[in-house]
Amino acid sequence: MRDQADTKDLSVGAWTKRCYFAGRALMDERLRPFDLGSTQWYVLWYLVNNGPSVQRDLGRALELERATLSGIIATLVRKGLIVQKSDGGDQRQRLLTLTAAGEALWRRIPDLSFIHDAAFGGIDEADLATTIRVLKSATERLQTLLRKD
Amino acid sequence: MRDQADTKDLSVGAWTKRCYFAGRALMDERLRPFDLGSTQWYVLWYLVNNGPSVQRDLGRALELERATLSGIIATLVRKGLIVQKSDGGDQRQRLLTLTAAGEALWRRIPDLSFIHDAAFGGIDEADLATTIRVLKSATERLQTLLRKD
DNA sequence: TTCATTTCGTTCGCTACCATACGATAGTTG
DNA sequence: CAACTATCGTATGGTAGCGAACGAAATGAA
Repeated sequence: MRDQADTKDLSVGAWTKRCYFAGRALMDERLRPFDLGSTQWYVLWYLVNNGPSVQRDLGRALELERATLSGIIATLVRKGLIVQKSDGGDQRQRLLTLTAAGEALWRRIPDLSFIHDAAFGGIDEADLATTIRVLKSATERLQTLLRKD
Repeated sequence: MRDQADTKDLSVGAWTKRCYFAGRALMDERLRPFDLGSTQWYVLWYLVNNGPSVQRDLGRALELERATLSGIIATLVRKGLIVQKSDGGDQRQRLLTLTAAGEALWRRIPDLSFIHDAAFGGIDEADLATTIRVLKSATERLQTLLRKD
């Protein structure tokens, strides 16, 4: 909403979009040499920090739909970075595990926490707290609206 | 990043994502009976408020890449809601105009401004201002990083 | 005028995301 | 036990979004 559209009345919604996509784009930029997308990176990140996991937990943690996650996992499997094997337990679910190639790739990937620092690091603590509070309540209101309407 | 991932240290980035997707999902929910996506709605909204426009202006206003907008416009043309015709001026650009069907559809669509109101309406003005300021500076820092790195 | 550069839109190939429907397995209740 | 229900993952088909490459048209410089 730039140009002839009024820049002045950009809503918070517009800024959330900008902020989200800017962050994603920055991650994608950094990950491109490794042929990895930002969401793929999050999956690896989760497996590195939580060990072998089932798709259900991964989906809940990253807040992705089952169908979405299925596609992403298929991509990672195709790349040989993770494997799905069913352990002895629930036969519906498959355990996701990093392959040696996946672990090797992870070691080569730079730390992406600088993205968060770059975006919010130099901002006053009180401002940050306010922002989180506002976004949190906004999100919760929207999600309430979504659920029971 | 819920569940066994620590909920407590959810970053602003995580809330931005949630907030953005919650808003989009809510719009999509409302627009589904009309077989319209939220971004498609924004295109119609722009044309209603700005009259026949060229793709360039639309893209800048909605902050969409040319390639992205091309696809969206193709969809809307296929649905018969808008048409592309080249006026006498610059032969590279096409003028986008609502069809009668497009205008008729627009009249049937409910006002979606309530989404913004529901999300941010009841929040203290000072908080809102702070939030916008923080998100704005965060975005600008990220985009600066993206451009020259 | 000619040539180089820029701009506008399209096309292609890809990831991400969701809704829907489906099959298979688990759990529950009669 | 059988039948119902819930859950997990997959497959399909659609929109959204971007990068890269392209042709066409406009613009600027030699």
